Amino acid sequence: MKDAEKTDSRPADLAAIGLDGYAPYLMNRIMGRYNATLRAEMGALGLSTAKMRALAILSARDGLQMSALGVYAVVEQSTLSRAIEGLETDGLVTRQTDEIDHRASRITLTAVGRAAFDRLWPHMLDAHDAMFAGITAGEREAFLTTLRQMLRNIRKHDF
Amino acid sequence: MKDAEKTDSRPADLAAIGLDGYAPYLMNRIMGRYNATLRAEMGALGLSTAKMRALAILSARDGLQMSALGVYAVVEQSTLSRAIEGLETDGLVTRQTDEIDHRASRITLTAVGRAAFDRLWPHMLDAHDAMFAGITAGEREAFLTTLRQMLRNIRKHDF
DNA sequence: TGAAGTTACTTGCATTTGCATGTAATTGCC
DNA sequence: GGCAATTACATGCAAATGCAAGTAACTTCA
Repeated sequence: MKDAEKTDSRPADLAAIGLDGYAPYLMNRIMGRYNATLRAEMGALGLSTAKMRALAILSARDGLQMSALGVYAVVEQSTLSRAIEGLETDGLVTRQTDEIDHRASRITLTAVGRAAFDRLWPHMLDAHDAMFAGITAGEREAFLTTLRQMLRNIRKHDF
Repeated sequence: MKDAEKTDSRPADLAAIGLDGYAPYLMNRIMGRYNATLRAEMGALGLSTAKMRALAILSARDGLQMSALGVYAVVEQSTLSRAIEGLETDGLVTRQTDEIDHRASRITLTAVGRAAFDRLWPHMLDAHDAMFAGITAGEREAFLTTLRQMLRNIRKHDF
């Protein structure tokens, strides 16, 4: 067995393991399609990727601060700041200064924002279901377990 | 059991399954960190995400056409066109008109481009290894198998 | 308590990106 | 053969993004 083929040594290059053997390549391709599909569908509603993600995260965890929302949504703070500004202008969220820490603001979905997410969610589910077609419940659970471990490995915050 | 908790019905919203139960959320967070880390390290070398990915794909599959390279690298055609233009200017790749189809060009790594990738690859490996820390060989293989199935599910091309 | 350091967010600015369109080459079809 | 449709890539332009710097509000600690 040649060095390049050993799984316990560092492969010499990408060719040694092949594109399909490199998880980040596969994940980028899958998420690239997922995000591009959603962006195309949401663009018609005037929602950028950052706005879409902010709505989605807030639908599950309302009242977050900008900094935490940025981590969850994987959006740079400056980008998120402008996205939230736009959502506030359009009446989808409200931004209230934190009672205790006056530097921070709490972002909250309005009824309009909630309705916007409710239109968005079926598209997200469709994209999800397309991805996981033909994958058994057991495989899905194992896959999620691995993903959660990976997130714990690479995240820089406690959430 | 409430409807929202059944795994075989469509969850009512993201809150019903939780962020950690929605694979695209986890994948976006993991790849967001992976890509941000590489971008920060490669920015010093004057490489954008698009350029970096083009080099990586070409290192494994040289002589691709722009269109195929764009699919593999998950980069829009127009973005890739400009990225390749820049790489050609810097002498990392060559662009030659296809002998048979004069509309297309074949992109090839130069020795300089190969050397650039060789400096890039250890960073990619480090990011990969950080992600998979503590995950067994068996889990990794199962994870890859699921990813390959997902890619087959969502891709629009035969590759 | 008050100056230095940190944190939360905003803003300026340059780069990157994506969409729409343009141009050239090829293919399909009558 | 020749015209319409398609494909491959380039480019104009506006929107989105990321980095760096700025401002305001805590925190820390001597």
